[in-house]
Amino acid sequence: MKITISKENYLKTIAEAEAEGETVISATLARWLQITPPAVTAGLQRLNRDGLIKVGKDGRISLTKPGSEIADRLLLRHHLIERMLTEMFRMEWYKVHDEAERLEHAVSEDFERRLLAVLGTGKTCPHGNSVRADTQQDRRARGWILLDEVKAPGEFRLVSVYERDRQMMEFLDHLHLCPGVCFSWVGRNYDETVTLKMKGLTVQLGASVAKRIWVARTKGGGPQASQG
Amino acid sequence: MKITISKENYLKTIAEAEAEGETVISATLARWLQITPPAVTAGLQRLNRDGLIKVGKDGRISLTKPGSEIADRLLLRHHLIERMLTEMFRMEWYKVHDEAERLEHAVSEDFERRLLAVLGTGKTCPHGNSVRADTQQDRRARGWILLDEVKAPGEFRLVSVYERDRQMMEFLDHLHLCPGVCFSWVGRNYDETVTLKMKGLTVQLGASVAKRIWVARTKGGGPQASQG
DNA sequence: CCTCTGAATTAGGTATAGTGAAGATCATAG
DNA sequence: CTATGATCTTCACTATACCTAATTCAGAGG
Repeated sequence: MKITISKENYLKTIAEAEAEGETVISATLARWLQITPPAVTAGLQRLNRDGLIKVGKDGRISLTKPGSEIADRLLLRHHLIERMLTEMFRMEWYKVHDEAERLEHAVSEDFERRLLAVLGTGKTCPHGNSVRADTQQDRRARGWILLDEVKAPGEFRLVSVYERDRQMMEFLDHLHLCPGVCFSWVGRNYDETVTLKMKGLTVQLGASVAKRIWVARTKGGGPQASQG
Repeated sequence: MKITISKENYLKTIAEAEAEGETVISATLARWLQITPPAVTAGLQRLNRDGLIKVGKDGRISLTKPGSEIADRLLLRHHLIERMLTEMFRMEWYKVHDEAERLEHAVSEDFERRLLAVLGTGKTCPHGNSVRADTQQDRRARGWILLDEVKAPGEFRLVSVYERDRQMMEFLDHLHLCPGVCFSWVGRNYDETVTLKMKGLTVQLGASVAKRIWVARTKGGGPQASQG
């Protein structure tokens, strides 16, 4: 059994899609990995042969214990490299994901331990995620909501951004909307945009982007203000 | 034209073998890359097709300008990653080569610039080489000689070690013979070993290893004491 | 001159990892 | 009950990158 970068990417993507609450079927992976369905069929066959995944008769894909160990290791390395790049090399927050995406496959156990020792486990990655890739549930449990779900005006902090869309991140960065920034939610408009105000700057943000940004209320309303 | 890790390794190895003064022919690459001659033939065909190498009618292989640019970039990245691992993560000197060997293929131009900015160009890598991979000539020009070439007793400093043999490096480390260490050369023995003395410790070192270690005289004799 | 050696290639085979085209399956909307 | 769309697979193909076995070729030594 030989692990390859391609296989590692399948395994990591299965874990990620699962954490995002997606139904993990062949078509999901084709979309996430940007490859054609026949390629996924063949890839899953190899992973299945190697005992890294299970495919239910409903087509649902899940990781076996060995498969999940590889995926977890990759997610950890991804997180650590992102933090190394921002904290030690001052790389812009919206660039580190792509860089980590390649480097994570080349990190040894030894280097991983040293990264962990130097960086610690306390901080989040530059997109707002903790060491273990956060699931939707993890985020809700912290009282975070999607920007698109906000119903009542108030003060918010941008706590996490969907990190797999470079263009979106660059778009947000141009608007000075980077993780950690505080703003006030003004209202929801007819065209499904939301209006945000931040130190003299007012922005209208489309729904497609607002659905991929997690915020935490800092003032005004309770954490329940989002429900309904 | 698509560059791959395999192709990058061919190009880097051509540059390295050249710097070590080897005759770069197909067989050399097979030996250095640890693959079979037919694999090299096929690989060189792909590199030739992509305009990255030239093959003389005598079989000598040389890099074109684009090929040499890729090789130089890899050598620089290799150097920088080795230094990052030792200087920023305190990884043992004999481990960093293998780690860099994988990571170098995943480093972007952007990350490379940041590595350069943080680490600077002054220092050598943990095996004693400067930013541009040193050729045999570069080392001789600095007055360095191979440990095997020493003829007269005196004090020396271990300045550079052949870094592509992990086992040899671990062997040397066990004898406390790491780059930078100082010792006195006592003599050459009948079995072609050399006897070294270093703070209460006396070592006999075989010729195969002594041929791969560069030293600089610190006391006793001139730089010419090596000639003969 | 012939043979042996080292170098290189050719031939044939494998595994990975993708593509496009076409067909099978299946739930559900009309 | 059929038609549509999504899903998945099969088929045929391509490219990379390795392998073994056998062959070719050139130069050196007997």
